[in-house]
Amino acid sequence: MLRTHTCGELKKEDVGTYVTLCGWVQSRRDHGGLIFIDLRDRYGTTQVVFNPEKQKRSFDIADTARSEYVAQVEGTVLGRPDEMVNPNLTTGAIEVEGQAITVLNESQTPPFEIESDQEAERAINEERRLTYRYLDLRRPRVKRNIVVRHEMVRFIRNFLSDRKFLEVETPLLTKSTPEGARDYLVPARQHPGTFYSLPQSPQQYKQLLMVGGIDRYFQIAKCLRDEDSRGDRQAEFTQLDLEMSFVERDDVLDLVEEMMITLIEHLNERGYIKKRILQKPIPRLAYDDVMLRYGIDKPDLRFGLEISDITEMVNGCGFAVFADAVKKGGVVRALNARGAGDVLSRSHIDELTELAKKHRAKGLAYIKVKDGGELDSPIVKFLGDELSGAIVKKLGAHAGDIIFFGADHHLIAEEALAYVRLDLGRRLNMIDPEVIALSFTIDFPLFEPEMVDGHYAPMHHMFTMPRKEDISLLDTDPLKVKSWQYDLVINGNETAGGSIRIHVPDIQQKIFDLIGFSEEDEKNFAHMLEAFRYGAPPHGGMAPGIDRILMLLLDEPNIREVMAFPKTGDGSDLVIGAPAFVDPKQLKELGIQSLTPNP
RNA sequence: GGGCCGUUAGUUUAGCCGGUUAAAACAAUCGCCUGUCACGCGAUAGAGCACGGGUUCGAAUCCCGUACGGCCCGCCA
Repeated sequence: MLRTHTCGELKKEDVGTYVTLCGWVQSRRDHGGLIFIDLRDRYGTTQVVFNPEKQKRSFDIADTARSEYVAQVEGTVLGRPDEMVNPNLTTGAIEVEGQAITVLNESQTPPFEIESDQEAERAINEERRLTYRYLDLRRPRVKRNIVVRHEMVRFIRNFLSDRKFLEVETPLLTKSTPEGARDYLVPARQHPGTFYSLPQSPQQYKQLLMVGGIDRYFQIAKCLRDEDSRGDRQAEFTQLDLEMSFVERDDVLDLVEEMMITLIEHLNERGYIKKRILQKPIPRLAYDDVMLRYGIDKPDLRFGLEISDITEMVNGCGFAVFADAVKKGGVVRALNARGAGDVLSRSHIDELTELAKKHRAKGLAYIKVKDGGELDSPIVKFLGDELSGAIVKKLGAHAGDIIFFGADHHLIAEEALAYVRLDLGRRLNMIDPEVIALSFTIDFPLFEPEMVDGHYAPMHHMFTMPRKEDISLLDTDPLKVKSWQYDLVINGNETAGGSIRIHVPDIQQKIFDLIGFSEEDEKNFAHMLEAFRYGAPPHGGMAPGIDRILMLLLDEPNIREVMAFPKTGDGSDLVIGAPAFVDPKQLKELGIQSLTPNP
């Protein structure tokens, strides 16, 4: 071992001990006759002092050290006088007298400062950070995130192992399947013309594990989807994939609930995060209910601003926009932005209107309640005083409030008001950054409300089990069929999805038919139907997104911050320069015609 | 595939309704300093403004295109 201690562990009790430390030179403060070096490693920073009167040779070497040099230092731990204690350092009560120093490696001047107090205010250009990610990893922010990530994964492994789960690895080289995201393809050298695909999730394998009797399975699984990235989405990401046999929905939810709550408490106790769980137990909210109250299946419950339905009230009213929407079978919904009157200017309201229009709404009607209860609104004269008053009363609006309306097909009204609500929550400062709001959305419909190419589209995926009592509806009114799908929602983000799966071949076959599978498509899944014919147990599971949950727990603005080596928006790895052209020889072996960079 | 925003010393930024030597802080280099820990003091060097084209007497500043990065729509069962 090149060291006896780390740079983060020496305390007052270690005074007098002769230690050897290794680390990077964080800073060198040269006082002419005295040099201080802050030596940094993963665990912390320790001050080393070099005195020429005691060790001239060490002092001279320390004099040549520069930022990010790798050094090994030997010396005695000295206590610091009270007035010299640095309270900002865990090792601030001591320092090491540098009796010997070896430069293990020199360093060029780094392209950005690794650690400094200015870092808090300075956001280093992200392109540069990603190019030098190995240096970025030395910085406190990314380092912390990597540590917490490990702590989370370790907690999960222990939690599930303690509950009889087996961690099983499933193949990365697998088969492309229709539907879903675009696959990453890998040419199969031994079978020219054919391709493996990288898994979008271990879905099929984990179901086959259930058939195989591995009744509790989990995996920290890399998932790959060849789609454009977003702030909370990378092409390559990690899910906690888990599946259980002989369970019903609430068994899966109970498990995930206990895991999430104890995980958050664990990370809180260790001081890694500071979050207050809003509601325990985690509320399980029906899809229809959240769509009505929040307009979206992943509600942000950190604030209220719930949406009300006033369709019946405005049926046949004098305001044509509302009346027509109802007449066409649409809905009219409203939400009361408490206190918004004092905060939102006319131009803010215009911005909200633009937001609603972006989500397909035709406009955004509103009623502002002024002091004394007077109503300020372009639509009151059409609604009439009586109806306006009734609406204000129903919404519980008082002076200083603004009521916003959505009137359209329910899908449009819901979506538009959902985004207006989210924007208001932020604008009106209704979000406590320390609060974390978890909820399960349950009772999803089996199919999307709008058909795709004349076929039903699964809301979740094609292996989701319909409700038993709705199975007859598969033949008569499939859009009414509810399923055993469920999502975990955190602060308005979908962070896990799962379902009880189909284990009955006949039902699976029926679903294939409804989603418009061709014979060819079905052949691709024949192995699943075949497997189900050999005594598939009832089973279900869930797949929480590790990256996305971490991002929310750590208040990071994007998913890249919680990944060691993330890719840019267009899927490039700036550190190693992937993707890249390959040697034509490699292509030839794969039976692929040579592709030239720029013909 | 589309929309919006950005790109100025090593870094973070200023300058951007055109005007002659592109400014600052931090980092770096050198010198001085025995108690600093955002050390201090002094000095030095460092960019021609992402790239290409255009407008103009004159472009970091205006226009067009390209590249790269970010956010978003599409896409993401």
